[in-house]
Amino acid sequence: MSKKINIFDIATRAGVSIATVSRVINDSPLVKEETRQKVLFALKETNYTPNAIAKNLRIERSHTIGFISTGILMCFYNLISKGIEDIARSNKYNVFFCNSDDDPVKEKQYLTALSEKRVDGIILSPTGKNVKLIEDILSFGIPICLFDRSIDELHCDRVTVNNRDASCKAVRYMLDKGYRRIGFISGPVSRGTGKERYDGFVQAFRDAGIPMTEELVAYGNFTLESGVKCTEKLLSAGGFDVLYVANERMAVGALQCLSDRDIRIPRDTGFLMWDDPYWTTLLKPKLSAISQPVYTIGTTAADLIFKRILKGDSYIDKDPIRVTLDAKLIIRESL
Amino acid sequence: MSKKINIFDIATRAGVSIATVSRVINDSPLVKEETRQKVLFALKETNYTPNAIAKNLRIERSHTIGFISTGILMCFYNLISKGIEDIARSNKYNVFFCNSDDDPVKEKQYLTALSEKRVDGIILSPTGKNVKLIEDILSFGIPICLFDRSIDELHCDRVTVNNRDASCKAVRYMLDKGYRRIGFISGPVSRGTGKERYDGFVQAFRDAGIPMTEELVAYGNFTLESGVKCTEKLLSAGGFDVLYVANERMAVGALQCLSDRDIRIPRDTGFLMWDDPYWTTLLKPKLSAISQPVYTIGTTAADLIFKRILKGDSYIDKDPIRVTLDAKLIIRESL
DNA sequence: TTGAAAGCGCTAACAG
DNA sequence: CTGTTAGCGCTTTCAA
Repeated sequence: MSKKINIFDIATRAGVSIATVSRVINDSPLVKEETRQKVLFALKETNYTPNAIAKNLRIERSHTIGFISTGILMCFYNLISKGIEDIARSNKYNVFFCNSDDDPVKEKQYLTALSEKRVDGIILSPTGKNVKLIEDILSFGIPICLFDRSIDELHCDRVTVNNRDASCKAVRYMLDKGYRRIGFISGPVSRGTGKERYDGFVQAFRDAGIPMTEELVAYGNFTLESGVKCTEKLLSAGGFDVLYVANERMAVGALQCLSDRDIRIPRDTGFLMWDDPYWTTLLKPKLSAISQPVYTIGTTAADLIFKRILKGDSYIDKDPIRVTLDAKLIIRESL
Repeated sequence: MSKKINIFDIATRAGVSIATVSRVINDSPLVKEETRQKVLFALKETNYTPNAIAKNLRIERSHTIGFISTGILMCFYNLISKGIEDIARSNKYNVFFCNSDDDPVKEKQYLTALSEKRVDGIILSPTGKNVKLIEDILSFGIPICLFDRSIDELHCDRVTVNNRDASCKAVRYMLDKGYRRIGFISGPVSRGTGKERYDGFVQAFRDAGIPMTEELVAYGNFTLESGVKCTEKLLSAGGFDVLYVANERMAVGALQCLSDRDIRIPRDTGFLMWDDPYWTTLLKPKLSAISQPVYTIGTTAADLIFKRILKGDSYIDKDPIRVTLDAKLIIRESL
């Protein structure tokens, strides 16, 4: 590999100073056209590639943001990523995509790496731990925008979905339809989206004045495996006439389980799931689902981050902005 | 935001030189334990965050690689990404995930940005254009590993799948089963995976000594929409007794189209698709598919890149390594 | 309109 | 074992 060309080499070739080369590269207007041409020529001739690392060190800005999701495998994150990527691109930013796998240790490693790399902002779906570290990063001057899940004590931007409300409406819909044995595969209810969706479930029963059967709720952890297990549990607990699942991964597990036992939808049970991956309409019957505005979640989070980044330090202490988006119930054929 | 703490501040606090601080941070063995403790103390006290940008500038290595895929939306890329991320993490690297959308203009922008940011390597699914630029980057000293698609004239590592062979075997299987009107939704055949899968298709007929019907192949461009269109075309061209689709996106389109017209699998037609997203087993019947070792593609590409990165410049000129992985036919119920 | 020079924060000889 | 110092490649006053 040949010695890399730098701004000094260009300056020498063009017979100007490095300051002038820098000006040309950065489209400064205060360069005589003639001089500019000389520099441009030297630039082409050598196909010089500016060193962004040096530049970033100097201007103290990396033109990079970080994105930490809790699981790269979920379709759910694909469109969020795309939203973020699109907004970043339009701002001439690159993004570090990281995946914590919902593991606080990995999350910590990535948060640390990202702040050492001096990203200009971080979009994060938090595991719920590392709160102190996140606060440190914030006070270090790096804006953070939470999405999907949120952490109450954290004083930062966030974009979430009205989980509780959407869940409540969905359950009410089922109740209105006459379903009574609603089997619910819930996420963990200690906090976060799992809790909110659960709360909505409970609320709907309360609103309707119908007693809720505790045996009809099974608590999973949002993984495919737990979807299978919970379905089995509900089945052996007397079954249900509709199955309501709190996220996509568990829904896949549930669907597999039902299929293995030849329990048909909608003949033997209704079905409703959170998240609406593109394959829901490929199944027969087409699956009803609670659809989150995934692409918008991504673009919104990115917009919030760029608002902070572009406004500079003066904006850092501004109050957090909290955006709540609507998830909506899409009725197809499974219910 | 408070003034950032740097290595100099730590040195002052600990009453040592910046060189010593640097040594402690980098776990150099030649520091007296007592001194190390003093520095460590100052480090904790301030929660200092090393500036990786400055470090990278100095050591001329960014501990970052770039990944450019041609479409973030495909399930196909999810596991590839995961493979890359896993390997990168184990090497303490971060990765810029970029998405060209198969657009040469975006690809060019990203390639340029990545080389300016001095990534230590790039994993790329090429659009096929920008060959000159890719060569420049290579000769600039940044290793590149192509995956999925390859470009013959490029002298660099690549990991691909035996598209032609797998396609040929799959078609032979169908022929052996007695299918004769095999409708084929092909990708573009000018080059790349599209061409290879098409070639395999042709070959199988030739091997079997069975004449191939040109009206039974429709040429799409790997998008969902083209999957729909091609299916319609084949249907109006007299139909087929099995439908063979060259990638996932087009398969989704085809499936939607068949479903809309109430053409059932396998009652009315057989079905075989390239790629094996996790939902294939959720459908009834379970879909037969040609499965690519996606996770392995990711880890292999990343391993190749890290081999070059870690061996340093001396390795740069070594001959390209070309890995070909097997895609395998998985027979389920649709065929 | 241009150039000289001072760093950005860090690492790595080199000298002690 | 520790400190001094010279850069890495770039931007940005400040002067000319």
